Amino acid sequence: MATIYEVSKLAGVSVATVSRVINGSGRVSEKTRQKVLSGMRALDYQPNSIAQSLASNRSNCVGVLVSEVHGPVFGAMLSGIEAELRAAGKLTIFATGHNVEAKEREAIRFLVSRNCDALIMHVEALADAFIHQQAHQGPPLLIMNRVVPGLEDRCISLDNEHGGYVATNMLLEMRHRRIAYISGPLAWGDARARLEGHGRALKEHGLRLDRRLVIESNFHEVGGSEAMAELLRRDIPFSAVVCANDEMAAGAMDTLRTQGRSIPDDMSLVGFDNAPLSRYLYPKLSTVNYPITEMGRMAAHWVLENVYGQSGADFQNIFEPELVIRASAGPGPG
Amino acid sequence: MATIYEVSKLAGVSVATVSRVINGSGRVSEKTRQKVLSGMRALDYQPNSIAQSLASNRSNCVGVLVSEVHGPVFGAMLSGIEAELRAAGKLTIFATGHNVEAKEREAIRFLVSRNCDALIMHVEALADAFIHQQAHQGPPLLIMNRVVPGLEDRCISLDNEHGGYVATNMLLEMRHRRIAYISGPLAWGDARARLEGHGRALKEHGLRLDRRLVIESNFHEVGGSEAMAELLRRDIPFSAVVCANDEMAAGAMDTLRTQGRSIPDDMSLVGFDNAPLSRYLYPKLSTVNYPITEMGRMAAHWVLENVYGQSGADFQNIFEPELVIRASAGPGPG
DNA sequence: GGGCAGAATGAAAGCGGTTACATCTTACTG
DNA sequence: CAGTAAGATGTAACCGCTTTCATTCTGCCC
Repeated sequence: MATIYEVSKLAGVSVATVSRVINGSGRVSEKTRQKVLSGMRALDYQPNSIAQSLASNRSNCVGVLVSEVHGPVFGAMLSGIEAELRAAGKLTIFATGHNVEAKEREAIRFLVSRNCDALIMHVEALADAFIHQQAHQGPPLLIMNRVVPGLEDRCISLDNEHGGYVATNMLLEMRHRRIAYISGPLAWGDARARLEGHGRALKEHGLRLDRRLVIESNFHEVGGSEAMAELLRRDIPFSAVVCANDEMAAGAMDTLRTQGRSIPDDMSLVGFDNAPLSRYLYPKLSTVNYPITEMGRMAAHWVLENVYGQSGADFQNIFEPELVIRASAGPGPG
Repeated sequence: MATIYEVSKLAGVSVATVSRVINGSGRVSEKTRQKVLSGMRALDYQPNSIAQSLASNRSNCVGVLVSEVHGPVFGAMLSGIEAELRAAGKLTIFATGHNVEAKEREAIRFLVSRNCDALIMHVEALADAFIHQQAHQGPPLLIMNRVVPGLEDRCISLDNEHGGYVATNMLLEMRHRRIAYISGPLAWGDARARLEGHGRALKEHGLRLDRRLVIESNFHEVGGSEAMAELLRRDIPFSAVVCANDEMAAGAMDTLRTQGRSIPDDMSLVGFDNAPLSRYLYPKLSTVNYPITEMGRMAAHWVLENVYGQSGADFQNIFEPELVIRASAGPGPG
């Protein structure tokens, strides 16, 4: 690999000048610029990004911390982030935290040790306090899918409350009156907000949330399946169920089918996230879209603008979920 | 951030000695080792990985080139790779090529320009010739899901032929005799091999491949859906279909349902890949497992062993697919 | 033509490590 | 106890680039 030194020799200028044309910094006369450029071409010169990083104290890479790489949400988010960053010549590095606090901390250490210029994280296990600390001592931080008090302007999240609202509202408008709810872990803000939206929709329609029709589950398929079984066991009438994510809806659907209930005739079902699987279920799942790819793009934009000084579009903190109507929900018995 | 220099001063030794204890290289007396270690602890010293890379000419990162980050295959592969590499303190960087030759080339350039110590690629669009060239001039290369002649020992792939064989064989053993096949693009080696396996299974059962029951599609859901429609339109009797991947099977299933055929009573269906979606379809899809996560792990192992000199387990080039029996295939009419 | 401002360029000091080589200690050996 | 080889440590060059500051070059004005 050719070095800047060889280019400078070939072009008959100093390395400083070559550096200037590489970075477009400082002033270089057009004539020397051309000499340097042709020298670079002749040697197929490619700046050594490591050396650039060391000298400029900027790694041109941003770290992304996720729970898992696979799975519907994280892959899509990474995808959005990478697309934007790479278009700007920046590198995306990532690490997985598996939703375990110790691992998430270690992953942050790892990413920071690689000198990333910014950090985007989608984590559940870390406490707000730790995030605050990290925000004050490490590289600029962006938090996905979570609102950390005091760092609101660094959080990109979905209006989960509204999402819960529209899901339930749709069922209500279909004349369902007794609507069950399978929730995610209420320790997590997004799960709580979705449930609150559900409650608000009921209230606006003059109904009260029946605690016996709400089950706190775990966002997983098996959890949804068990929750559904438990709901049926309770023997309280209901004609529709809102699931706080699509995976649980898949589980719930399975249980319903096993018990011989037909969807949507006997029971309407709504999910949340609009994960790929929602299209594969039968009947296809009505759900609430979670624009995670766009949110990833937005995170990348923020970084490009605030860390790398590129001017960008307006920053949007909160994204609005939208209803995706498919076949799993039908008119209620009302 | 503390530097190695500060540590050396605090410990009363030279930077060389500090470097030695960091890397476990050279010989350092236990006494000074302890002095240095405690100095590092006192300053919360973290070596600057960029400086290390520049000085040692080793970036401790490996590049992964995929078509997309999301999607069942790539996410799972990345996941396997990252898990192994990170356990060894190595960084995984990636870029997407979107299955477009120019973009894949550019992505390679990008990854190589970040000085990665090895490159793992899962690409379709690049020609064998280019891969050969890259293998000879760039960092060590590993190729996933593809056998490049002359580079067989650098290719990690599935025994697709055998996969096609077992899928069809299962249907034959269920007494199906007329079996259709929806293939992926035959320009791709894996699609070809799967079809060959299908043919061999038929042959071994004394049957001939009926060309009219084979459709070349595109590995996508819509393609599978259209292919199924076309098969039905041809009005040639058949009681089962093998799809060269699960996505096409999902599409095919959709078409069958639309046309009022019941699965598996009227028609048996087998997919390929064991993608997450196969579990969500109804009825659940019988398919052939593609152990892509393990294959990613194996790739990481190879790199750890051959690039970073760590001793590892045996290298396995070819992985054997296994049948995953679920509900979408039943006894044939025979 | 001398003087001068501003533009263009170069010299050299880092950035924070690694490592070849030189030097100084030890611990044995005979 | 001198001689010596292995072990421990330090010195300094170097990795390939950025950037400050000094220097040189231009063109312009009086």
